[in-house]
Amino acid sequence: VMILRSRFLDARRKRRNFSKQATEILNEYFYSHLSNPYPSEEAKEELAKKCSITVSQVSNWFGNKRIRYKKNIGKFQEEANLYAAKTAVTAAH
Amino acid sequence: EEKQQQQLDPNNPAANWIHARSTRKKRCPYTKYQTLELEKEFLFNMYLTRDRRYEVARILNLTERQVKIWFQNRRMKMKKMNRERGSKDHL
DNA sequence: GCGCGTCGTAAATCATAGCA
DNA sequence: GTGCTATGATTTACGACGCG
Repeated sequence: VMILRSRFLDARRKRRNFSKQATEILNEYFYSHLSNPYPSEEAKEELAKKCSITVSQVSNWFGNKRIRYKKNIGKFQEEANLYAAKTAVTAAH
Repeated sequence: EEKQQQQLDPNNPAANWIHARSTRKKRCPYTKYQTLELEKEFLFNMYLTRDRRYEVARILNLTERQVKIWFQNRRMKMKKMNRERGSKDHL
């Protein structure tokens, strides 16, 4: 019980980076909706579920991603190509 | 306004989700004192009367508009906190 | 219409995780 | 450890739209 309690308190106080899989899912959505990277409330809920994070965290992630992408498109070019290729492969099925 | 002509991708994907009003005031973080006083006032009442708003703005050297918006944002913050408190009772 | 309400967001900034 | 940057969260400031 004490362990669970302390773990819970630590989790609230200390941020952790999202898992690789979660980041993967979020990036896939972002780059496959690059012309309009604004997920609806329903889409956010689905992403949140798939990533095991909250809807607020999904909103934060997209807010950060949009502004940081916009601020330096060049820096994200490689990443963009990577996910573009990935979704192209997925679409071929 | 000039910065965003960094050659958009051939397919022009990320074209038009760029708002950025040129007239928007740059965000300026409030002092500890200002925030503390605003929080105290919020504790007293979540909604401001016009007179209170005028007084708070005068005392903290903020515009009435800034105070109004601070309260709006603060209410949204509280709502968000409650929302996340509600769904997290599994201990 | 006005004026203040919420909602979603941009942009700057904060805090610190994580890594060379 | 130290420094530094990437990343998640929070803080100002609005636009869009609703209501009385």
